[in-house]
Amino acid sequence: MSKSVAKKIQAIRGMNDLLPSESPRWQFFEGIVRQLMQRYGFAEIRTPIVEQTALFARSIGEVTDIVEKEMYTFEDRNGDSLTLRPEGTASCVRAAMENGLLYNQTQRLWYQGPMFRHERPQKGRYRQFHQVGIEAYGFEGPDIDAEVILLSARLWKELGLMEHVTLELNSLGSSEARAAYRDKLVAYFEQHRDVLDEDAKRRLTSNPLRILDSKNPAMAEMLDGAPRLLDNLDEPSQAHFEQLKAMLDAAGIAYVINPRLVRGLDYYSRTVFEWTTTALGSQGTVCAGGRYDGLVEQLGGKPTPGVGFAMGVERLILLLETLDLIPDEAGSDVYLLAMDDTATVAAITLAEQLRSELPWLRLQLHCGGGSFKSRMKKADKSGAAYALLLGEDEIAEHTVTLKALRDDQAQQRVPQAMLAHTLSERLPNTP
RNA sequence: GUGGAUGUAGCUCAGUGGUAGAGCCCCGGAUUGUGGCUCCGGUGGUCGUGGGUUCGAUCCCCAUCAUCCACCCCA
Repeated sequence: MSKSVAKKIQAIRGMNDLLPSESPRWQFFEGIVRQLMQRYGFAEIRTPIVEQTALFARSIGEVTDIVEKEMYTFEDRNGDSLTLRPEGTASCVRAAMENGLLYNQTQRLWYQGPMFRHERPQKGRYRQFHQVGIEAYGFEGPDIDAEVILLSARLWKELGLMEHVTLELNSLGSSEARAAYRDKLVAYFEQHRDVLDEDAKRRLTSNPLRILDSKNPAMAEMLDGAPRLLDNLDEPSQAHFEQLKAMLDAAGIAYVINPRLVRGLDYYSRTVFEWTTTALGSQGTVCAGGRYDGLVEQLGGKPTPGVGFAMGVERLILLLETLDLIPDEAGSDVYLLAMDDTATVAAITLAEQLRSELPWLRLQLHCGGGSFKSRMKKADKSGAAYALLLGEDEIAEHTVTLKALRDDQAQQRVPQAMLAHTLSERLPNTP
């Protein structure tokens, strides 16, 4: 009998088990989401978790942090470079193109699933995390931008989060206008090179717009004086943005214009937005998205406008937990127990009979033996509203003892033939 | 990737240079067929892991892993 010296195998850093105590929260959230998507006419799409590396490199942008240092990339057995998806949009566009969903038509799609980024884990930031996202293809005007934002707003309302989140809004303009603005911005930064920090200097050539996003207080004053993207929009983007704002105003959705809002992925154009909260510490972005009119073409398709967002499920559930907004539900309606082992067969038979008669019933059958007392304890722990007790006497007279566990109703012997009827009357969630 | 804090029972945490304790949980009993409250008893720890200092380390030192916080990044 030697002690095991094998090294304990642990889960990968930043990748978490979802335990039975937490899964009801996820199911609560996912249920509301699924319903909402249907109500807004979005259809679910599921794509593989692994894609060719080039898909992400080309769509997200070669010089973004995600592509530069956060992707889980590995070689397939045949030498192909594959990557665990770091986000959902690229896969979605690829799948839509590949299956002809973009040919001469519009699409409203949503997806849900795990994403992978090799970042330093922290609360609200994990290496495997989950997103729910939507993507709409083929819509040119700002109405779909509004629709997408309104869908997210309704989700916050239904979850009770509306007072805890803020909508930040910006427009990046067309890619041409952005390029022109970029030159202007670089020129401005060059004049203030002495104020730029290391990171900013590096980005001057790679991604100067991201410098605007910096929280370095030493650069705050200089950034305040920088030319503003919103003042340099092209005419059509300007109009698009104004119309979107008017639509949101009409719908009663409050927003804050944030001229520094740039987003970390290169494919965005025109509308960008973020829903943020102050209740989660430094991981405050709970949902983010925007328009990516050039992406489909960039990936080899016909020019097709797109808008979408992605939200972080872990962060939202964390937020709901923090604010105590998740209703707790009992696991079972009824706990059926044989009083001793001689009654087990009768208990199994009765349980199956009830499950056939009442398909909605959540019935847990006691397994694992033990004293009568311990069986009763298990019944109590199960959270069930009622215990059904089956012993020698009940079997002899074809009854079962029905005992309320959560209130003072007197217990009674019910004929087995009447049991389904009685339970239907007693349990509140009867259809 | 950078800086900092923490790691003792399933959970929340005490504790000491001489190899450990509480509460909760779990199991059993007080109650031959009645849970929850109370009382009694019990199981359970190579003190994150690996080195080092020491007669002796859970405690001191180093490394490593994990979690948390900030930066960074982003969902």
